[in-house]
Amino acid sequence: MELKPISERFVLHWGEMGSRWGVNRTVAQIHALLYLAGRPMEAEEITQTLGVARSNVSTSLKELLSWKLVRIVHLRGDRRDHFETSTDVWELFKLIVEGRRQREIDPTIQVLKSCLDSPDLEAEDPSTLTRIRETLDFIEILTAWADEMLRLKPETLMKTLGLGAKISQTLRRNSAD
Amino acid sequence: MELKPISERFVLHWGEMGSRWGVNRTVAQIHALLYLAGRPMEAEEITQTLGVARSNVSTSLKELLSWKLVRIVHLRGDRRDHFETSTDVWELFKLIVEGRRQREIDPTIQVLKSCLDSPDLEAEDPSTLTRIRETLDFIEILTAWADEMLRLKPETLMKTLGLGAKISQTLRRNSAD
DNA sequence: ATATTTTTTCTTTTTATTCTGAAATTTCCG
DNA sequence: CGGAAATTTCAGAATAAAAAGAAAAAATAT
Repeated sequence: MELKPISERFVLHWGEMGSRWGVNRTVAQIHALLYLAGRPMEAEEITQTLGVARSNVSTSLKELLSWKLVRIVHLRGDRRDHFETSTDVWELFKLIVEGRRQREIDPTIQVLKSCLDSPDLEAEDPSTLTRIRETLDFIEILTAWADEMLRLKPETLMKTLGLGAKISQTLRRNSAD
Repeated sequence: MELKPISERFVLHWGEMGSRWGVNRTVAQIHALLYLAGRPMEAEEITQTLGVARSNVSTSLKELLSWKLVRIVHLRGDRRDHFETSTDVWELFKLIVEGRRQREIDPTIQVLKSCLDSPDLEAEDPSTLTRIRETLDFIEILTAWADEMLRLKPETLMKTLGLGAKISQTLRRNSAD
């Protein structure tokens, strides 16, 4: 597939943004490509379209699969794996937040808890310990917020936050809970 | 200053987390150190404590200053710059979100707008353009949410989100708006 | 079963980032 | 003004991350 100018701009920019947020550029590009394509693509086609190594695509797809951002589908009469992602931005957002939470936030919470549950507690300045506790509290509260928000359907959330007027067709469309 | 075991664990972990979110490790470590210290420190002391090059500290502090996460203070009878950060987690969070918004979200919005305002529009698949538009809508709505949330004082936000019961001393303390 | 296609793994190369150390610059004190 | 202290800049070294390419493995067809 030959990328048209606007699609290319989108995909390349997404790759850049990925880098800035700690996501491998190729991983981000592949996801952007599948998102824009809106249809399953096989690895070789992705390889050609992005102009990267086949092995790189394989590795990156594995990562996207592990984050549940991409799934494998099969097309009739084609033995190759095809890959697709959701075109629902709200669903994608939820998956991304959930993934980062599991991979980064939860481990951080564990570290902070182990800090506050350490035998070396007396050695530390009490105000330091207070700040570590405040940090832990804050992160736990924040993840609780996030849980609440992600559970809501978008339009409920909009209303809750008093943004009713700004609700767009985009988010209004996909809602079932 | 010699880092005590728990502080060291915190600072090193914060550095790791920074890396995963696209923040230079030294930058994150310095911020963590100033946060735990809860007092102004001069660059040389930071250098010694973290065991990195003086120049690295200088560069990293400049970055933290540009993000408004750290400010310079002067101590009586000491001509050197001293650096301190807020110990208010909510305030820090707001500064971090605001910074990333300016540096990454706003430029992305510009790119998406320019995509949708391009002379090459006809060449693209209409469904692709729809998805780009949906992405733009989503990001704009999300930043509007974030603006709303960050404007609230923490306790109001808790109540709004129905998390009243979980509100902690941590966030209850610093509220004036 | 064997050959072919497809996918994955693994090592090497390349690229990008981070960090250092030396030199240059700035600040500010007597 | 000097001149010492403090800070910044910058070129190069070290490190880490990303990507490529070759080889192995797996899957599927004949």
